[in-house]
Amino acid sequence: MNLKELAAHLGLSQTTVSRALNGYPEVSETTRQRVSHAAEQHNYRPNTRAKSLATGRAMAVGHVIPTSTRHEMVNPIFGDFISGAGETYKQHGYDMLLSMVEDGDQPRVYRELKAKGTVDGLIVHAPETSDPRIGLLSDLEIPFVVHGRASDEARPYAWLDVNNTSAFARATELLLDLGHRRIALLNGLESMDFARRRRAGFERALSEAGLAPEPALLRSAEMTETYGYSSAKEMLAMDHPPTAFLVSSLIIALGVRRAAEEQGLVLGRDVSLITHDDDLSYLRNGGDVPVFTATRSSVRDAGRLSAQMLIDQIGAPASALPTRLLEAPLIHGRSTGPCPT
Amino acid sequence: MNLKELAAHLGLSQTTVSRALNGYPEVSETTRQRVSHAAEQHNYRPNTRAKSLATGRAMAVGHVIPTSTRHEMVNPIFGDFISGAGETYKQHGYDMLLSMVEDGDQPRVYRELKAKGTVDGLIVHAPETSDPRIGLLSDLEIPFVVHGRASDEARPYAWLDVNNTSAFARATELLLDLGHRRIALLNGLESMDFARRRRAGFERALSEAGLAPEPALLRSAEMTETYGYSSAKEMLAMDHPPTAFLVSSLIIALGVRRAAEEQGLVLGRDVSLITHDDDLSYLRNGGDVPVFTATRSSVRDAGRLSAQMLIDQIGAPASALPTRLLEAPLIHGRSTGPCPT
DNA sequence: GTGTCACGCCAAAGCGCTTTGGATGCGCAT
DNA sequence: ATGCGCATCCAAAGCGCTTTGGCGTGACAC
Repeated sequence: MNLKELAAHLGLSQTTVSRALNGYPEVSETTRQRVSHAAEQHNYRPNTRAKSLATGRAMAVGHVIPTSTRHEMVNPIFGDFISGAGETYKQHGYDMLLSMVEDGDQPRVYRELKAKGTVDGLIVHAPETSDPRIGLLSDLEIPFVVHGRASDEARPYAWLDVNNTSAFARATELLLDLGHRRIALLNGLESMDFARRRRAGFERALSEAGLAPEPALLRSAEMTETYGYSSAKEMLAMDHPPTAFLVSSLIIALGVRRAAEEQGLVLGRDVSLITHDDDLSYLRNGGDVPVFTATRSSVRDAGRLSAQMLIDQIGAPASALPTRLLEAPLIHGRSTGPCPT
Repeated sequence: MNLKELAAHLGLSQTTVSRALNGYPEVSETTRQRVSHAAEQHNYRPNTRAKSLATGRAMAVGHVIPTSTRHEMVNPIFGDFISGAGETYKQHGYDMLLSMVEDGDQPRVYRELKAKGTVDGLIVHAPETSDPRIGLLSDLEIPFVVHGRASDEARPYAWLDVNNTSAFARATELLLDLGHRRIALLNGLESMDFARRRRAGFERALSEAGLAPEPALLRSAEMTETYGYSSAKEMLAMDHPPTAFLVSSLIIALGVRRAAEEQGLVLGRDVSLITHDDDLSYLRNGGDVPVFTATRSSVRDAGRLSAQMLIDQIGAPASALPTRLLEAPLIHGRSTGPCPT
């Protein structure tokens, strides 16, 4: 059933039917009723492609997922972010388009999305400290929101980020307050902007306490369980092992816990651990009582909010570029305790 | 730059330009060269919406992600599956559309996708044993491929699945061969078809060995680390604790390992563990030497293949409904060993 | 009665592409 | 010269929708 048929069926013009369904005032209330009732009955939905061709709006937003060949890992965060964003899109009638793109292809793909007109806007995932995508998208004049930031980008752009610096500073301060002095940082890849910022927060808190970070206790890698395990194992075997760990993801934390328990160390007593917790639906940090002390920020919420920002921007392209900094509160769990003497 | 402009620029008709770019024979080789060169230079891409309006093909496939409110977990498998599917789509020029849909809304959403014509086909995720979506989609006559199966569905449909039954039977047999008699099964939610089949495989192997499953050693729940931990902890505290665990996901396995190590038990010596391993990119089962003995099947490959099946089917709708059963080989890791006496 | 206006509706153009059904011109055989 | 066929190209219709501009009608004021 398409508009033409529906109109014919009702003995009305396409114009009137279209207007009736889209809430224009030039149509009497009685006909509107009649039309929407018939539409309902025949399960009529305007064809999306025809509609967007006519209106010039795709009613779709794109998510470009980088799948670099060097670290061909799908960001575990991704599912939850998407799920949050999807909720928002649904409310506003937007579709969500996904493209898996290899790093080198990024410019080409963005240009294509623009030229083909498949999307009205984009979400940029996993920005690096210096990320060429942002400049490119600005040039292309297509609305976009970055999940995270790119510190080296000079031009303004829309972003939503967690305050990684302050979160990790606060976490570090807690450990310092508990008397810890040898604190290890197991960070994500430091080409990623968020990792850079977390390290900055960590170092700031240390230096404010008059301490310097110790290179042997700093690591940066893809955030896997094995990474957490082997790093912690090695560090705990050092002459002066760290008494506390600050790590960038719950998955790393699982590895650290394993290494600790393997040595018979009890978390929160013999060794302390704070992790960042993205509040992933399939990797909960315990139930009511969190297992790990953590800086927590729901990535699902981030998805919801980013999507909203993007939709707002698509609606009012001229308006100022929105930015949003979410705080990640420190959640006290059972993995932290005073430094053993 | 659109077709009209490009044609004007070249002093040709839209027809000729369109034909030149789409490889039709009615155009001389010289003009074809000229056209494609100009298209390249002006970075021309046909507008997707206009194209699909004209051709009637959306060049997009939809993935409908169920987000039931009862278990509002985003399937951790999802990212990798999508990433595999995305590769295939890219090769064939298809876009990938995602919809997060609450369970109750499923029928409505499918009807809408059909009526709005946004997609040419669908992938159905996470089928339950009795899943109404399949019948609905068959009725709607829209091509689709199910990732998994729905045992109760009588009508034929296209699917790709892992041979869960045989995988779990073989895993059980290995444990039996190693002398284990008290084997616990920590399964996923048994409304899910895959979980049902795994249990069937487990029970088949037991009964072939003349054993009956012991209810106290069977559990079924959302597959989280905590679930694995607490279940294992409780079971290991029993009078006659299990000597081996068979679990449905690596995440559960992590929990079991924690419970075991907490009790000072060494995996592969004091207690054995086999897990199903979806080979997720962010949750690797060790490196070259797998940590856990596992039935392994790459969910990313499953995505790749499902997508291919769907595209084939969209291309030849009349052809027989394809089905594909992937075997999940048993990978020997360090988590299994002879039953301690 | 006539003019004015708001109201409710419609015909037709247009979005950017594909595709049908010719048109045109040229070489070649007749 | 004439006719035919082939190779190239084009005009125009159509995909399903929105939107512009306009058209008839009845109410109301004068």
